[in-house]
Amino acid sequence: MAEVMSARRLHGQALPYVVSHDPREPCAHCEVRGRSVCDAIPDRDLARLAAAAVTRDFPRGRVFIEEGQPAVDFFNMTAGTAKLFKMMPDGRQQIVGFAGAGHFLGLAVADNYAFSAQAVEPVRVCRFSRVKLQSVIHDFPALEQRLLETACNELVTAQETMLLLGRKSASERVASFLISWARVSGTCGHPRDRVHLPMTRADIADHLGLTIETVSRTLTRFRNEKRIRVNDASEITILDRAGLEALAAGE
Amino acid sequence: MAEVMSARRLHGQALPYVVSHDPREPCAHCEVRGRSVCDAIPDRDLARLAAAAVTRDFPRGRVFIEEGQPAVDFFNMTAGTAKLFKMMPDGRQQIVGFAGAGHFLGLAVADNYAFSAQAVEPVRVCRFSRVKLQSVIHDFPALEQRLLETACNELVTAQETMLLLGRKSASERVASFLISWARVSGTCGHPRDRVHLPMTRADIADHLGLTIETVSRTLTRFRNEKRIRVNDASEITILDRAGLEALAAGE
DNA sequence: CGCACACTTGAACCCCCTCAACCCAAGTGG
DNA sequence: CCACTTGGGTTGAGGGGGTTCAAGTGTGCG
Repeated sequence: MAEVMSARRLHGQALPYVVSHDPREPCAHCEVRGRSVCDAIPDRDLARLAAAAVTRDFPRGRVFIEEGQPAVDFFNMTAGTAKLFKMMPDGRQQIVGFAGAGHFLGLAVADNYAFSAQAVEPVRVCRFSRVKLQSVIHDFPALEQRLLETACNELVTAQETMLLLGRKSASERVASFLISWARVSGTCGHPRDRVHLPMTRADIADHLGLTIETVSRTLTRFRNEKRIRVNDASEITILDRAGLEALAAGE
Repeated sequence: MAEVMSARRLHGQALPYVVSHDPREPCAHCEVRGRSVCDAIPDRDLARLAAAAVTRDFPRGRVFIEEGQPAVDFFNMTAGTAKLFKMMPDGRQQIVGFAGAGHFLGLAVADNYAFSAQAVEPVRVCRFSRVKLQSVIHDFPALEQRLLETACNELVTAQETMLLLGRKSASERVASFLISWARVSGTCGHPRDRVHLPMTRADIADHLGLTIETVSRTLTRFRNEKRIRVNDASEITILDRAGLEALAAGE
């Protein structure tokens, strides 16, 4: 049933992946279902899930969740990368995380979003209305369990980020980021040595509690120390994984 | 059924609160049930919950959860205050949060604890074996829902802490901490102006990503600016709440 | 009393930030 | 085609907020 879809163009960039053309069974052929909370729903009930979902594409730069706004929708990322961030009145920004395909957004169960989300490369999401999804959750306790699991994993990540922001030096932060991003962006969680960085230096800085200049200088130092190779601004190769991991751990 | 228990002494400090003397119904008379996840269990099924729980007391300084150890137990705090922290090989420490009565510990669903917990004042907990509690969860979806809610709230707190650690100045951090601690430690969530600080300056520093000296200097400056009164080392009074709140928000 | 421990205060230092210049690639428009 | 702009990145020089190191001040407790 699934067919190869011609790459849909968004701001000159492609979203090259396979999707179903059958509007009756979008979830059944979803590429990221296996990595997302949706795999808690049994095959025969997928229509129920699909009925609550709408696909949406966002170009690079689009803010699709705004901190403080009423949380009327949940999102499941199916392609691309988004930054999740909080902002202070004077413009200071903290990126609390990057979200890739399979990531569930909107876990904050409160009435308003706790953070904003902006596409750093073209993003595709499944959008669920909150009330509809809650009725699905009600009927499938396994989904709730999966959400709890997800929330706990995010908590662990958040705690590691707090350690990074509170106690690590600039080079330890950048090393931690490279290792961790190589892991999460690698296929199926397997870390790769060639690492694509879709976000800008400013985004990395806003995630690590540093400035653009410090991130740039640190990457340059890593390059001089032969720990990494900088292929171009948005791709690096990890040459000394063990060294970076030790630095990241603070040993 | 409940009687006033003579204050039990732990390392010279009291745990002054009412508990049940009826060993058959500990949960039914639990003081903190209303503020904890346990209120998701209906009255008639409390015996089921009680059967999975054991009460434990820990003196000041006792580490009762160790990061990295197998997560065999969950804990529900019923009295006292604990610090939750991660440590680096060289001893650098980040306190990811403080837990008070009603706080559920062990949410990280992974096989090992993601952080350590240490009593900063005498602590009483309900300890649940993981397998027993999971069977209770299985039978009461409402409990799972409550845990998800809790996890989401902690996630929101964690994101605010990341903003603090990544982007706020020392005085903004201390102001944020005072305001936030006044809120969570106040009865029923109502902030009080007289704030008891059971943790040491070192703990505050390790929570805010600062040093003892900076915390001390900042409190002294707040005192000179008439924003707070320092009653003694472990109690301050907030004199200029609006000013501190504005500073905490970064305005 | 005297020791231990937590906290405070002072002075010097340093890591990272700030400010500024510059590079480079990709538009864009005449 | 070149001139110009724009956005992201790099590099350098100087300054500052917080740390480090050190000394001193309570304060509880044996």
